[in-house]
Parts: sequence; C-alpha cells; structure tokens
Amino acid sequence: MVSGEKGEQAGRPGEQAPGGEQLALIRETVRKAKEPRAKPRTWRGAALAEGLPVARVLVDKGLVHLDQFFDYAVPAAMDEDARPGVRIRVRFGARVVKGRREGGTLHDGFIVERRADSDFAGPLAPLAQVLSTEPVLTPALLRLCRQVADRYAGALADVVQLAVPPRMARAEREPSPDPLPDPAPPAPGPWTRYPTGPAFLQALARGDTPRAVWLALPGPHWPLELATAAATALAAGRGALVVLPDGRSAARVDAALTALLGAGRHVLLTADAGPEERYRRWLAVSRGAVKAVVGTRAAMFAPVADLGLVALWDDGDSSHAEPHAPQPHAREVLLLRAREERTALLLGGITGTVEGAQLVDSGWALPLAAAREEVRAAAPLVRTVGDADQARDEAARAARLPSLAWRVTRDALAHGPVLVQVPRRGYVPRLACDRCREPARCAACSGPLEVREEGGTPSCGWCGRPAADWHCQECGGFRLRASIVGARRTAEELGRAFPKVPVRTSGRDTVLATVGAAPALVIATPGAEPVADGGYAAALLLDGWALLGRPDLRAGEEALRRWALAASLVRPAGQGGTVVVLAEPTLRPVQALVRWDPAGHAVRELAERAELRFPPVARMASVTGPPAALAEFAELVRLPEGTEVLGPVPYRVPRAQGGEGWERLLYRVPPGQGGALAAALKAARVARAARAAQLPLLLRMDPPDIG
DNA sequence: AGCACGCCGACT
DNA sequence: GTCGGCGTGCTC
Repeated sequence: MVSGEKGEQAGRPGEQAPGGEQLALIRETVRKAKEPRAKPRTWRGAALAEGLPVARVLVDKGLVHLDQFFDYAVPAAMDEDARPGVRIRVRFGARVVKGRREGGTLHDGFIVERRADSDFAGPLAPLAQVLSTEPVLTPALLRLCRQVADRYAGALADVVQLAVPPRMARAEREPSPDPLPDPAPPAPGPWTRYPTGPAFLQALARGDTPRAVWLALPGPHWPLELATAAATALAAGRGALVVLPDGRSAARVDAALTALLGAGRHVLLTADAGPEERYRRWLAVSRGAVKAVVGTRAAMFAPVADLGLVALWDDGDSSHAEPHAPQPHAREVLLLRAREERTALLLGGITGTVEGAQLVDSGWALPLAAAREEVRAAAPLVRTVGDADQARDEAARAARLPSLAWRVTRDALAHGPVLVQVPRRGYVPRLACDRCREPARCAACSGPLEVREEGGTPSCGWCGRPAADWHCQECGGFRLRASIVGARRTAEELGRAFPKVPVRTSGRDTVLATVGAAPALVIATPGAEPVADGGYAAALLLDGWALLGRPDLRAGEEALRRWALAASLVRPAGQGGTVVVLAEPTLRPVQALVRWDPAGHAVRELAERAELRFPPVARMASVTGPPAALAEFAELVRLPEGTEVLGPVPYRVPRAQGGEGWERLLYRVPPGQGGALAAALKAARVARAARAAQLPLLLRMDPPDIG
C-alpha cells in the first residue's frame, strides 16, 4: 500500500500543534470576563439587526500584531449583507470625548462571525459599510489562515492578506460558470514507470489519503504525472491543488491538465494572468465552480472545496518561501492542509529535500521512486571534470575550456542542442587562489575578496579596500580564480569555438520556455533552462565551483538540485545524452549526480542534520534586532522547556532597512516542540506590543540562513 | 501602529 | 504665565 494511513507519528506533520493553546490565548484577550448582555449597546441609536446584531470583525491593518478580533454592531439595513466572510469597512481607533465618539479612521476588514452578543463591555460602534457580499474569508479559509499564523508566530491579518486576493469589483459581479460533472479517471500513463505509482493513483481514486515523497524520473513527463494525479482526485469527486515554483512549470502542468480533462475543470493561478483575471479564477474556486487549481506559491491558500490532494513540485526551490510576513513556506502550508483537511499529498521533484526525506523517515509519507534500471534508462551519462583533470589539461588551461567539455560539446552538437549552465550574473562568489584554492582574504581585515564587475579590481567584501596586489598567504600564488568570470568566459569561448552554431541565452531578463531540436548552444542560468524539444544532446554545468563554495547549510542539496534539474532536460544516456559537470568528483553532491541518486543524498544530509541537531531535525526560530530589543524580548519570553538559546551574535541585516549593530538570537527546540516555541514567541511579541515597543524586532520561524 | 491625554523646561 | 517634550494607555 502506498498510503501512510497509520496515523500521525512524531515528526513535523504529526506534531500535535499547541495551536490550541494559542487559540485559547487569543480568545482570552477577546473574552475579557464580563458576561454577555442581552442587547449590546451601541453608539448612535440606529436600528440594529434583529437576529444577530453583533459582527465579530478582523480589522485589516489596525493592531495587527495584537492579533485580536473586534466586535461591531450590525445596523438593520446591513443585516442581510453582513454575512461571515464578507469584506466590510469599520471605523477604528475612535476616542470618547464628552460621551461622543470622535475620530477613528476607516479600516478594511472581514466579518468572521455573526453573534447574538458581545463580550466587549463598552458600547459597540456600528459597521460602516459592507464592501461586498462575496464571502471570501470562508470559515475553512479562516481556519487555515489561523493555523498558518500560529505555525509561524505571525498575525492572522498578515496571513489573510496573503490568502485572500484584493477585490476586483468587475470580476465579482460576473457569475462563475456552472461546475462540470466529475471526469472519468485518467489512465495512469507515465506513472506505470514507478513500482508504486499505480497504487498511489488507486488509493487516490478510492478517496484515500496516500502521502508520497516522489522522486521524478528525469525527462519531460512529470507535468503529465502531476496532472494525472490531480485528475484522479477530481475523478474521485474531490478537489486538487498543485503548487509549482514558477509560472513556466505551472503552465506546463496547466497544459497537461487541459489535455487530459479539457478546459473548465481547473484554473491556473499565477501572476501572469493579471489581478482581475486572477481574481476571477480565484472566485471560481472559492464559489466551488472549479475544484482543481494549478498555480505558484500564493495558490497554496486556494480555498478548494473538499480538497482531496495537495501536490508540490520541487520543494527545494527557494521561491516556495513567501517573502511577506510571516514568511510561510508552501511545503509547510500544504503539509498543514494535508493534515487538517485530510488530503493526499504528493511532494515531488527531480531531487528531494531533507524535509522530504524526514517525512519518509518518520513514516508519515512513503517514498515513491522508480526502480534502478528505470532510472538508468532515463538519466543521462554524467561525467566530471575535477581540479586535477583541469590542471593536467594544458590545452584546457590555455583555452579556459576543459578538453572533455569541448569534445562532448562538439560531438553532441551533431545531434541536437547543448545546454550550458552558467552562474547567475550578479552572484558574487568568493575569490580563491587559482593554484591552491585557499579563499582569498583581505590583507587588512581578513574579509573575503570579491569582484563586483567583470574585469574589475577585486576588493574586500567587508572593508571595501581594493586588493590589486593580492598574493596567496598559503602558497604565494598571485592569480585569483573567479568562477563567474571563468564560466561566462567559457561560454563565450564555446560560442567562438563553434561559430556556425547559433547561441541562445536564457536568464534573468529573458527566460526562454523552450528551444527547438536543432543544434544550438543554449546558455542559461540555473532555473532558467529552457526545455528542449526532444531533449538536449548534452549539458555543461559550469557553475559547480560557485554553487558548492557557499557557506550554507543547503549548499550541497541546492547544487545537486540545480544540476539535476538541468541534467533532467538531457536525453537519456542510451540516446547519447551526456552531462559534464565542472566540480570535484569526490564531493557528495557530485557523486549523487553521477550515480543519479538524489534519494541517497537527501538521506545522508538528513542523518548529518540529525547529528548536528540542525533543522528540520530540530525546529529553530530567530529574533533579530538591536541588542536592547533582544534583551527586552528575552526577558519577556517564556520559552517552552528544553529550548536552547543560541547567541546573540552580531548579525548583518540583509536589507538596508535594519541598521548597524544588530544582533541575532536563535532558539532551538526538539522536533515536535515547534508549535510551543511559536506560541511562546508570539505571546512575547504581543506582550511587547501592548507595552510601548519602539525598538524594531524581526521574528522568524525556520530562518533560512543558518550555518 | 496611531493618537490623545498628561505633567515638567525655555520662550513671548 | 504658555507652548510643547514624548511617557502611557486605548482602540470594538
């Protein structure tokens, strides 16, 4: 059986979120004693709605961090329209002068509940206006937002802003199309390439909740596989949600689903559509007219009715992390939904993440991968060019192009396009000695040397001093190695070496979705690789050195991810597909690529994290701010038992917003305690805000930049 | 977060 | 004598 029905075990998804406590905490602040009165008093004697004269309101921008609801009186005239979930406008922040309310600014908000009475002791202000009768913040969506807010120690209003798109009146006026009948179940198609693939679909078709961490075979079939899974859920009468890291991949799944089911049974929720069309599609989902959603990050909140399957593609892609507060990650939100809404889960990618490996390790999800011979049949041949090879290769040194790479390119160009993956421009890796690879450091302050522009003088990344006459402290070498410059130049060399072959580039400003099957050199930055018709004949991965040189916990996972994504666009080895990666063959991610064993890599990474007690084997949170703010916070917070406090240490604030002299405090708790930690941090933040909190403070669950 | 009320220094 | 400093408390 593919299904992991045996109940929630230890590990994050099964974590019994002390969200309950959190809810209680918030309710207490609303329910400050006082027994309810028969009739709420109100300002101005206007007639109130008869049945349920009180509306509990989520005020959009006022007091966000206090995270509480406010009760308003419902005028009789608004009784009909003021339903739970609708957008309203209220006066907030007024003050009483000589028995009259004065001032108060209009705020947008949502009605979360209609009630017979209020817990609030004072007189209630009336709702100012019902903006729209569309119940957008439905009880189910509200519950999800609440859980995400608790999970991330954030405010409900912040999450709601992420989950409910801005209103577009025109789209709202139009009726949504009538829902289509459930489709017939699709054929398993390429899923038969995986031993447990058909079983996963069958469980889905039965309405079970199978949960799988899926390692997709390299090649062009994964969009159809995702679409097939979604269509199977639909055929079983349930909804489906597929989240992808970018518009291009979402468009591919959208196309596959349209090919499978025709139009009208799903919507594509991406930024490309524009706000009005996007809202129109979102409404179709919210109204239950459409039961399947394919989209990018923000679609993770899509209010799909009777959700039966959540699927996430390539969860290692950093764009799955929402940049806005409280910075929820699509993987975590979808795991939450899978648990709370009792849905199947499909966490897929060409490679995996440690988080995925942990889901398998805990038994909550089952691995879904192809057999070894199937992998061998689908994967390209991977060859490495390490330092030793390059050093030996005199011709290569002269041409700045390893001869293996040159030969592979020449041979492959006879059969089709060749992909050249180069590091992203503007990405500045550390410089190192060309001879011994020792990182190049500033003679004055030991900061890392950088080259800001191609051909420029290297300078210190800390103190800014130029280092024109640098020489290596270790070996006396005087040549610097900068992989960006090197790789870009290599790409240029290639273009010159094959003058008759067209060169196409895909990167930041112009990202190509596809290229044809004709011979061409396709230069692309990671993540911007076009899909080649019939697959690339070969790929050169020139940024190995840059990817692995980063002092990041995820450097290895990320390097493997980017290489494998590029390599997955290359034809299988049996059809001559070859990949050359310029990286040390002894390194773990390089070996994983050569053997095409991303699962093994993730498992080893997980074991290492467990040993170091690094996330996701522990849960962490960071608090960043001026030392005084940290001290104040540390005094206020009541941490759950067993919390480790790390730091504070000086911390450079990423954005210019912060300031000099900030520090960062890390909290670490064992797995299963994340919810308790989040609740504690949130309580402290609320307590701090209730006082006069003028010092800035950034709070973050699962900080991404540790190690 | 805003915004006003509230008790102590240098100005017409 | 008054204008105004920002400390503290409230917002349905």
